[in-house]
Amino acid sequence: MSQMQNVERQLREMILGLEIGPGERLTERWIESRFGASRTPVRAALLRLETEGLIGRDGRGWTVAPINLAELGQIAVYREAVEVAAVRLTAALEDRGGIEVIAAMLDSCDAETPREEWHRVGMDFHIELARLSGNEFLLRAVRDAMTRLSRARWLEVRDEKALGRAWAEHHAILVAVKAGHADEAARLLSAHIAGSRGRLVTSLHDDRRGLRARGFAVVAA
Amino acid sequence: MSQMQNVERQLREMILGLEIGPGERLTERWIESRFGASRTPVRAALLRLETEGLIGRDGRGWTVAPINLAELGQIAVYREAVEVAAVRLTAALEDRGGIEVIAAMLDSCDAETPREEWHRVGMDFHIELARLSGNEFLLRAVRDAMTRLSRARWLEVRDEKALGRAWAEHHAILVAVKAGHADEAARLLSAHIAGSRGRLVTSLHDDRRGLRARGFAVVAA
DNA sequence: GATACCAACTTGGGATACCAAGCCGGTATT
DNA sequence: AATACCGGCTTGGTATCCCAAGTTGGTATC
Repeated sequence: MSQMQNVERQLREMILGLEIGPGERLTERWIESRFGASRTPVRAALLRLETEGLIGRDGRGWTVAPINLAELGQIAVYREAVEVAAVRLTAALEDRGGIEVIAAMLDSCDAETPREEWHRVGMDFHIELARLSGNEFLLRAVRDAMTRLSRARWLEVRDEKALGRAWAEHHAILVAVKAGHADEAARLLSAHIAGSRGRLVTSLHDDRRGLRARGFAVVAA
Repeated sequence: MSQMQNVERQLREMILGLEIGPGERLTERWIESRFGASRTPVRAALLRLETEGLIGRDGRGWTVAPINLAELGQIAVYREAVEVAAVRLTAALEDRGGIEVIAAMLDSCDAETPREEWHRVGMDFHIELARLSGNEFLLRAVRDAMTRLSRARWLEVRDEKALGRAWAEHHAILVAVKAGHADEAARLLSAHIAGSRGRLVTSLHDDRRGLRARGFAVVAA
């Protein structure tokens, strides 16, 4: 694999994995030495990550995007629009065979599953559901939204009850889609996203002091 | 302004203005000499334009994105999802003062207005309407969709009657939004987008022979 | 002690040199 | 004449160098 994609992938994982904290400064020279690449692939990676919203410019210089509570709310509205559209499309398709695969993915998580896996599957559920619609743009939009939400979801204080509720909602959505009940699927999905947004923003808002203590920049709503 | 943004802007305008045809090959060296910049800003511009979908990689090398009829249909579905969501948000806002500005923008076009201006205003209508929602992500999505549609709309064979109909629909949507009638605005906007998609795809499909004769790559649906 | 000023360093933007891979044309062989 | 092979050229990928601007730390002056 080329250095370019390598740097981009590794840097993205460090940011999404909070190994580099929200709000932290990045210098091209540091990345260069950290990954053993030269500045050209480093700059290519930075440009890409900028369009993903994971990093931004801080005057002269680069900064890891802070956790922005107002932005999280806006993303939820955006998600709802595109995910509901995707699920309505899917419910109207003849071939909805991919649903079983998604259900199996959900069921692969149990009490022994590590937190990371729950986190990843919780995002992939929405991405794969959007993929079934066959619309590349809706898929891209959902993937982009989930990427931007990823760090916040990682920081969210989630209890097992909330996680179980989320999984039940996921399953209910799949059942409705499989049955071709577009309106019900849309309603369930909207409620799921709205609930998710509420819990997410509330959790981070309540804990923003703790987050700042960890050196994470948090922009209030 | 920095060379980087300069090259990006000029190259984007050349592509959107069809000065460089869909499907045409691009070499970094040609861009370099054409704009008097070195390869560093050229590559930055190419990376950005790639994420906008205006150019793509062709194995080793860059290519201006072809006109893709299947993609146009998918974009229409995507547009409808985000634009309807935006207009529903706007209709529910207290402050809908920006509507008059948009209406004035529409009214600035008359029989003497050059085609370019109609083209630009026809896109800006949708972008500015989305901006009123206050949601950055919906705005970005609409802007992105309109950018990807721009060349196709430019190639579309539009008669004055169709243009007049589109303007009337634009005005009707504004009236509904201003009155706070979210459902009606959503219905009108959906119909407008669906009709627009139909005319666009039909027009390009019928004329694809002529487009290919002009050296434009056209991917059939 | 406070402050104004200056030098050295850091940093991103840009330019250029080099490399490996692939494409293309020509040539030699059958 | 057809084809297989080979060498040069083009191209994107990478590394490195230079530059202007901004920051910082120290020092001299009041």
